[in-house]
Amino acid sequence: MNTTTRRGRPRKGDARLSREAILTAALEVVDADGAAAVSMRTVGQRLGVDAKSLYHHIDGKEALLDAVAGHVLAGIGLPDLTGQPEEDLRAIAQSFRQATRAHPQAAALVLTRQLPSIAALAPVEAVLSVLRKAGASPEEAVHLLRSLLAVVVGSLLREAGAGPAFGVTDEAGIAHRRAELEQTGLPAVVECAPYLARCDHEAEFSFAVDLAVAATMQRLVTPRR
Amino acid sequence: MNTTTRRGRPRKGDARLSREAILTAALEVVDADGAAAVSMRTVGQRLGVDAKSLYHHIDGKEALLDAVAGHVLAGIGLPDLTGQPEEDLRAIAQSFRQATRAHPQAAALVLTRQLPSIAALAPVEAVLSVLRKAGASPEEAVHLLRSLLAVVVGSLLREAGAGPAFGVTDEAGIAHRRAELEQTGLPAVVECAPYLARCDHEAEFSFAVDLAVAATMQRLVTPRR
DNA sequence: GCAATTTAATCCACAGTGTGGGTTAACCGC
DNA sequence: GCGGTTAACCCACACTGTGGATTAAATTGC
Repeated sequence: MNTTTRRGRPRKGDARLSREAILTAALEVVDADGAAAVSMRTVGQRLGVDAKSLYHHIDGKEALLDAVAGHVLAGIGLPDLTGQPEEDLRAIAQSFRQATRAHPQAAALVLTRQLPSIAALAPVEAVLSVLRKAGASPEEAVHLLRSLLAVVVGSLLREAGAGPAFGVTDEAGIAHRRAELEQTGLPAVVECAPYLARCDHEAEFSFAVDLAVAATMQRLVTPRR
Repeated sequence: MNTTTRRGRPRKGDARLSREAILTAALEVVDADGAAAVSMRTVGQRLGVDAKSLYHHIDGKEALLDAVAGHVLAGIGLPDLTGQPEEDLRAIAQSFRQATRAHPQAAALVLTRQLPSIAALAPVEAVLSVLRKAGASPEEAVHLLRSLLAVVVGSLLREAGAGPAFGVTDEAGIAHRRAELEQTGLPAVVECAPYLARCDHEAEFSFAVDLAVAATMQRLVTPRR
């Protein structure tokens, strides 16, 4: 037992702490117990280390969460581009979804923070490059990028359970929700209740992305007036 | 001074507390100092009341924040519908934006919470009704509703400073951000840097909504295969 | 008009949070 | 070998949400 409770600088090989190790530990906490369970103490505990020690590597809790979000986003695996703009845009969007699905509890974190700007510009580059090759001006490419990003973020936020949703996924809850909707008396809501009550996130994501990509291509063919 | 520190039930006219009063006070805190500044104590303080007293009217902090979000969303002023689907959908989206802009600090709250479901179904009814009248099936209307909602939420989240953004609004920061972008070496990013560095939220919101609405109408004219 | 009940506030207490400051011991350059 | 830097430690503080017991006014029932 060399390190039950030691003070002072650890021996050379002992490096228990590093920015990387902290990020990994924090992500483990998030995956296991949700983002709310992250505290300097819980993360420190997982590393067998005092909470304050983390401050030597990270600026504070906010910075830690930002870094975790960046870490997750960095794990995005961009697809090989085919040269078919529609297909490529869809594929990039899907890979974005995969990155958040790999850590469902961290999804809200990624979608909800202003990322340390420059981190994770790779997907941005990919989208812009596809749009430019498809004939968009630089200005238009940026507008379209932001529109696509809004669709992706909005959809994934709902999937992460952190955004306005009007449906559920588990069979048990659907009937209940549907009954609720039907007794609102709002005509269109009642009419659509069977579909409003249920929400298949994968299908909805694909639908929204397809719609956005189709609109994008349309706009590139018939330039803005 | 009858009530510097009084115990027991207050006199009749004294009703300092009520669900409504608490929500208003909480919203004032949010507007003044941001959502992070909301605590049972700060809200209580603003009402000249002990923190615990709030628990007689509200279930806890989470419920309080949910209620505040619902309160803001309830303040949405839906437009008079014209019968022109495109125009009406755009108008509803804009009124959604106005509701969040009335309380910028609360925007993230509204966009980020699962609202107590049934509250604020009025906008949903409005959108579904427009889509149905424009010829969508109930199922398709729901898909389109969710797509539009994703665009709106994603865009407003960025505007609220709580989502991935790659641009800033203040003239001072733009040049700096642009320089950062230009030295990434990513070709498309460099090419688009002037537009990527700047972000006019109103223009971006309108662009994204227009795009989504156009795609929606397109889909309704040429039904899905 | 008086007693019993309900209600809405108070205070005390607790475990848990982020973080500032001071202490201690191992490493590194001289 | 020796001073300085570094990276860990512990103590401490001002907060947070919330459970439980207390207290006094309002309301209700006879």
